[in-house]
Amino acid sequence: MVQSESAGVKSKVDDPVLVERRRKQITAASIKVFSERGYHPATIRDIAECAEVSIGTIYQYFNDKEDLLYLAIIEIMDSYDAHMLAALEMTEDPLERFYAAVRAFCRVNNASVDVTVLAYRETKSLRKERRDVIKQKEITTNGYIADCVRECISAGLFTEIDVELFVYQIVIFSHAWALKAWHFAQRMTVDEYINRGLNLFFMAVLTGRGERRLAELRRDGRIPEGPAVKS
Amino acid sequence: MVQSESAGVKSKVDDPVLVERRRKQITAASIKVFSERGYHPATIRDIAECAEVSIGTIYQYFNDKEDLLYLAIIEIMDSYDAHMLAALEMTEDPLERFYAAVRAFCRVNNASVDVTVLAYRETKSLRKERRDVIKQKEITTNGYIADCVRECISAGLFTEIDVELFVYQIVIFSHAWALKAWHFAQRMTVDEYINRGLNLFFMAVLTGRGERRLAELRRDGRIPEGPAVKS
Amino acid sequence: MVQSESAGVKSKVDDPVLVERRRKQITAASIKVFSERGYHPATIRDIAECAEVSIGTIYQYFNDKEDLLYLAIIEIMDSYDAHMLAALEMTEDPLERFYAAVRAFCRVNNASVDVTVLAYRETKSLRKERRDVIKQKEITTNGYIADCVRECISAGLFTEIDVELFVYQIVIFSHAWALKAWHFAQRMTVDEYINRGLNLFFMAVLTGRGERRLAELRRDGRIPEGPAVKS
Amino acid sequence: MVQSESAGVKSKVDDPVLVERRRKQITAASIKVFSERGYHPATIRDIAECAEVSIGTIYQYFNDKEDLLYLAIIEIMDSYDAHMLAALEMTEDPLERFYAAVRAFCRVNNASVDVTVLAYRETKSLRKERRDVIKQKEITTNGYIADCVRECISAGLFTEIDVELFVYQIVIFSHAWALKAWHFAQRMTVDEYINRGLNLFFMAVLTGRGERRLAELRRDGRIPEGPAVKS
DNA sequence: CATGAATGAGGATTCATTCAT
DNA sequence: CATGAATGAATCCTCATTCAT
Repeated sequence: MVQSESAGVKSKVDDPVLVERRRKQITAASIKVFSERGYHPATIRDIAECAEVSIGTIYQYFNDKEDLLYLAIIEIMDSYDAHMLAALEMTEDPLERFYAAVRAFCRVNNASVDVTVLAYRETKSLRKERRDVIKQKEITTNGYIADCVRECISAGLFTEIDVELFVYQIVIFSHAWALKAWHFAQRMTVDEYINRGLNLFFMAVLTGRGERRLAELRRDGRIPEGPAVKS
Repeated sequence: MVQSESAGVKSKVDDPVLVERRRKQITAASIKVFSERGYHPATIRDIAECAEVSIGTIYQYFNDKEDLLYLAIIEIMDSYDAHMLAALEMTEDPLERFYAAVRAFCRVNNASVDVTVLAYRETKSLRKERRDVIKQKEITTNGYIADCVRECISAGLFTEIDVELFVYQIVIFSHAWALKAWHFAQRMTVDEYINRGLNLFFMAVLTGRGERRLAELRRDGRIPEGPAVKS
Repeated sequence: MVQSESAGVKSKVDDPVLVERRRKQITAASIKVFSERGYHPATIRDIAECAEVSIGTIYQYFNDKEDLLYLAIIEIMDSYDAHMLAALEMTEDPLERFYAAVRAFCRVNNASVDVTVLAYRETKSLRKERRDVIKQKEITTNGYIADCVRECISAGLFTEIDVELFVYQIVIFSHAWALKAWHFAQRMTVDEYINRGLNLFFMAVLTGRGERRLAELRRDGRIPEGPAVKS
Repeated sequence: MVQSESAGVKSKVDDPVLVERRRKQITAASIKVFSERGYHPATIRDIAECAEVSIGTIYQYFNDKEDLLYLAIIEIMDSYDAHMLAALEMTEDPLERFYAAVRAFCRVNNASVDVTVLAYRETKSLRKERRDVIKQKEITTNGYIADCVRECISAGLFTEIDVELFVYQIVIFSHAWALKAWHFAQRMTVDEYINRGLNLFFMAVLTGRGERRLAELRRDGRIPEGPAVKS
């Protein structure tokens, strides 16, 4: 009866191509509906309509509502991961890579605030085992930033800071854009947010060499100017 | 028929003393149950049992389930506010007040991680009008930190930084302890977290005078030593 | 414990004067509230508020919600009965008494349409035994009209008609004003309704002598003119 | 999501044949249960059991309990309407048609006294908009009788009476059989009731020609003999 | 494979009634 | 006697899930 599975979610349908296609379609709908209404208030019927499939079809590819949430969050995390990886491939320069990673993360959060908030709010609705999978993904993504930071330290651009905590501060700074969108969005754009925010972090961590490198990158337009300080 | 109300939640019971007492009792149970199980999965029966009252009694003091969540979150926010105010009264020194505010905030988040997360996750489950009340409370509380920061700048201890964003970074740093408790709690204590985290912020914003003042306060044991830098 | 009763409704209170007063007060409220909202949708709380007593007090004088309805309907029937009796006392003339009885009945129905409808709708909500008491009251009241009709026949004013059915037709004609108030009220006044309606009945039952007597009474203004016939 | 509707009641099910069948089945059960227990005391579970479907199924075809009542009353009114139309098709003779209409109406009321009373009692439980639809149906049905009466007048069988009021008296006379069934049913049959009752109306409205026509119809057995007059 | 009708357990909410003060 | 807070059974309605077609 149970014939296929991915990420631990079993499907009643054999054909892997079909499974792939249907799951993508339904997961996209799940993300949309859960983001708009929240996990518990959203109904399977909502998702079926949004995905333009029948309720029965959903149960051919997912076992229960939690599966929908699980694959939705997985999808979100993977997409964020992919965005960061893509951004990091653009350059070899450590400082620029650090900047690119942070910007990619903020921007993807910005592109779909509701979706980011969904992952934040509803991960707790998953059973522990799956919550741990999600956490692991988060750690992996955070690792990209940690790598950048360590590269910057190795290159003598950052002081010998507390990497672990610094990375989390960066991560949370990025999430905050989405979590507090109601506050920020009407005061500035994401890019402004990034520049103003990173400015503070740079002040904290840049070495003299780091400062000079930043100045160069800014002069070349590879990193935007920091904002005029406001009090 | 409706005879009493507070924060816009009407009660069917007259006696304000009783209303106060019952509401406190039931709100405490709401906070507990909602924190543990989440707003939607929690049932009124759960809360009634936790509060050791009947279901009917809950509906004497609250109109519906959303009222329970609303007063629960109000209570949480007010308690956080009170903690910060209390901490700020302990000293006049700007830098020490800044430190005290941040520490109070982190500690209260730490004391009840689930509760903090509840406020984060479920504010969205309130109707817009009430969500706005909560946001206003958040802004008020953040204002205390902003005041501290501005005092520090006036006193020449902090550079002329971007107050608005800096405050949010501090706030989010504090919340992060709760939001990412699964990560941090097994690696360090709150106080360690505070010291290690603030160290970064201090590096970013302290003037020369600020650094000297911090050194004094550390020497006097009024602010703990910063952590040895780890990479 | 149970110390007093009337119409089979027991009271927990001794003092008969007080019982009388409270019952009158609460029954008046019951009639009002039940008329407006219907028996089932109305709540004891509604009635307590309307009567300006506490819920507890109601239960001192009534055993349950059905008691309230029962005494309310009794009160309504008795009031209707009294109105008819009063009207009948005004004259000795058989035809005039017949007219007076019908008019009194229609007018009292008109004065409180909702209340009449209440008795109609909700008598079925009483248990059989009590329903029978109400029916008995109805029969008594109808008896007044039957007496008038028989007087008119004896006096040679009405033909030897089917009294039983004729009386019911008159009764129903009277009730109809209330039951179909939504239709009639915007087309005519009660008095018009009475005149137009009785005209038909008179045509059916008056003897030659009856017609002459009616003409006299109309001339003397003791019975209004019949309406001009409309098609 | 909402895919089908009739009379303003939406269904969650698509297939119109199925909707038709299920609605008929559930409405029949509603009529039965509401008639026996009354609208408010009846529970959805009662109706589900009576209709031999699950509670959930009821909510696939109806939105709430009021929908059940609404369609039940519509069904009743339509059935009465159909019965009258069928009776009217049997003959062309105006007087016979008048008689047939009244008899059909009384008989259908007799066939289901509880149901007639249900429509009377519970129409008020519908929201105004729907109450108006029911009233409109009532007016339509009454129109059939009005037409008969006008035909009789045109044919010189009835005097130039007050049609509007006369029709209502006929209608109410018909309803009265059901409303006062507790009184009449043990004293006579419906057909007796009709004959005795109409006799009075005939006395009121027949012209000389009308009387002769009635005599003919009675002689031919097309209208039963009037009852011997009792006092 | 796809569908969507059927199911019924579960949850929020109401309100008649009681009883301690 | 009067009060009204407390109670919890009872009810409406929802929605995840199943399964026959």
